[in-house]
Amino acid sequence: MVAFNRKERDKKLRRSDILRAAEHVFALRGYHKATIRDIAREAQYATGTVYLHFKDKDDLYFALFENKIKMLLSLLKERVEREEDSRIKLRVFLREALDFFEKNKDFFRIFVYEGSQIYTEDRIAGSVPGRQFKEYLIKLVREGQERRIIRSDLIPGQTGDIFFAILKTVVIECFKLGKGSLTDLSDTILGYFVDGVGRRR
Amino acid sequence: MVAFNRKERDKKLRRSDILRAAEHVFALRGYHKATIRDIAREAQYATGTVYLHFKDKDDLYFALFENKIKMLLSLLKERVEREEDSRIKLRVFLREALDFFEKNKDFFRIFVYEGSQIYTEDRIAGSVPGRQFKEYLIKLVREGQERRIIRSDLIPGQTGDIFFAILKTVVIECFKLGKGSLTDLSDTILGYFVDGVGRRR
DNA sequence: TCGTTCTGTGAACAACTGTTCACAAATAAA
DNA sequence: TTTATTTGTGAACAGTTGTTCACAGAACGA
Repeated sequence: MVAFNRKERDKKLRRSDILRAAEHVFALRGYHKATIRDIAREAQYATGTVYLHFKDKDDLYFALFENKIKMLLSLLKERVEREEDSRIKLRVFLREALDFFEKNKDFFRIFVYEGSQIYTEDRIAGSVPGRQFKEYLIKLVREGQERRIIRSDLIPGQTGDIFFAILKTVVIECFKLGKGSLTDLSDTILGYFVDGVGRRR
Repeated sequence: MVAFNRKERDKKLRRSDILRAAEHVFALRGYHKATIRDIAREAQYATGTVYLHFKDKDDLYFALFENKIKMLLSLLKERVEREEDSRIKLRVFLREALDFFEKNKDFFRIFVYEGSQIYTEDRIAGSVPGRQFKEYLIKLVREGQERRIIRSDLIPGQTGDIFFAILKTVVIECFKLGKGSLTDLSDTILGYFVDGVGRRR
């Protein structure tokens, strides 16, 4: 195949072409079964071209991760910080995150199914956006505690993890059932997180 | 190396030798990076021997999974069914599960870090023990609802998933921090699950 | 003890895939 | 138009690893 005119697509665009293709292929096959060949073909480039834009397979993978987490985080911060009430902050966080995952199903698959793989784990959690994400969760929990929304005997890190775990669990289930919109799940999640499953006393 | 006398170890024992070794190596390196050679060496057999007991790498991997889940499930059922009170059933479930994970750290690593991998997921969830495990969770939730411990507006499948997600999250965190005993975490988990993070009203 | 059967061995095979690189095409400069 | 530079190409390379199989040793029955 011959490289046709792509002058209108500058370097950044080509890079994001490949990232988009990678997102799709990684989501479909998983990290190990996804081949550079697959990704290149999906992006309509030759195999070698990928290596003009990314150092190696790992570099591509983690670039994808960091990119998306950075996007999600900045989006969340922007929307959530508009609110004052802690309870509403949590709800807005959920709404925006759900919306983001709905628009980025492929990434969500990668994030959930692969994001906790042994060798991946530390690199993701240890990356700058990964840490920032976790820090932000902790900050929200702390705020909730100060404003008397969240019990003050809870460890913020743990509580943040559980918040996100519930979010992930509900989204996974929803995707499995093939249900459409995630948007209206925020109250369900808040219910589990804030009120628990017990009956009111 | 020459095969020395192993007449005292019958076929089942040899099979479980390999399973034990596999558990360790899979936990250490993850499914893809674990090689049959590694596993055979760990079990003190030659490479080919593994294939006398398991069809292929996948077969070995899923045999390991099913084995352990079956063990955990029968253990849980035995202990939990002794109790009458739904609240106590949940606590006993947690205690036993935590104890099991503490004694089977390697398996827990595989279960959590690799168990949700794309190609693994369906096969685990779809396996007989996998389905039975999920069914049992659902049964517990339903019972909790009948006994007025758990809100009746919640979907049992979803609620069961969240119960287990919270359990996993707390155990992961505990392992990361390198803390010792998991046993006393059951109340923490019950707190998150039953009462939620909100303040009492 | 001898022969038959079962089991373990590990070198060899085959397939796969990340990565490179000599070459070609496209673009920009002259 | 001609030359230089940048970018894309995909066949070839190299390393890895799941799997097989011809052989050898152990176990067992007679």
